[in-house]
Amino acid sequence: MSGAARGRVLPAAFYARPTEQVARELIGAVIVSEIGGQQTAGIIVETEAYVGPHDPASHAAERIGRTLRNEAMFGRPGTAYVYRIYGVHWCLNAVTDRTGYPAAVLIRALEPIEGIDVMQQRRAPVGSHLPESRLCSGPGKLAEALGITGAMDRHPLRHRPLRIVRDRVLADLAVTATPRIGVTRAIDWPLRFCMRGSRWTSRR
DNA sequence: GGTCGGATCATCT
DNA sequence: GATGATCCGACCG
Repeated sequence: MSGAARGRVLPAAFYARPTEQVARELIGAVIVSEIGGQQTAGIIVETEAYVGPHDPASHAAERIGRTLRNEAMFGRPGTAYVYRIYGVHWCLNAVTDRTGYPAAVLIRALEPIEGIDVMQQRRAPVGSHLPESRLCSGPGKLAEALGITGAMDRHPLRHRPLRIVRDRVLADLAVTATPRIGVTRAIDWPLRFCMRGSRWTSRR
């Protein structure tokens, strides 16, 4: 691993806590992907918490229950939940809380720090002529840039080829909380977390 | 700067 | 048959 993508791998115990807290503390952590033998990495600058069955915006909301799609949300904390949205894009979540209780953190945006040329190729045709600040500024975009597909569903985020590391904890003041993007229920719950002042988020 | 429609498909009614 | 935890290009101002 090169200099930028340094840090300790976050242990399962990090994820086995209240989802809102995990979402907040993932800001500033680094995702490292070696999918396809190519290393790409980025700093997490935007997340959203989907906190449990009582969260009507969650894929595992009470009215929906346990289904084939959301099965991974019931899995072990620290594993991936990857789903397809609008039949077009993949989105990456980190499963949180306790096994059997459906909750997860959607990774919404990254500041690219490594393998930017690879990201641009994967995001072609638009990727090559895109400002760097828009390369991973959305959940579908970052999944494509890192090479993430449904093959990563249920993958433990502590091992190759996809892991999350962190070398420092951001101060609470460095993180903002706002309503989540794109949801049609619980639209005012402040469960979207961003690195304060970041120019790499999906919205500024 | 903003808004709008199309892509595309698994899941659920 | 309708609905999305989205993205992009077209169009308007």
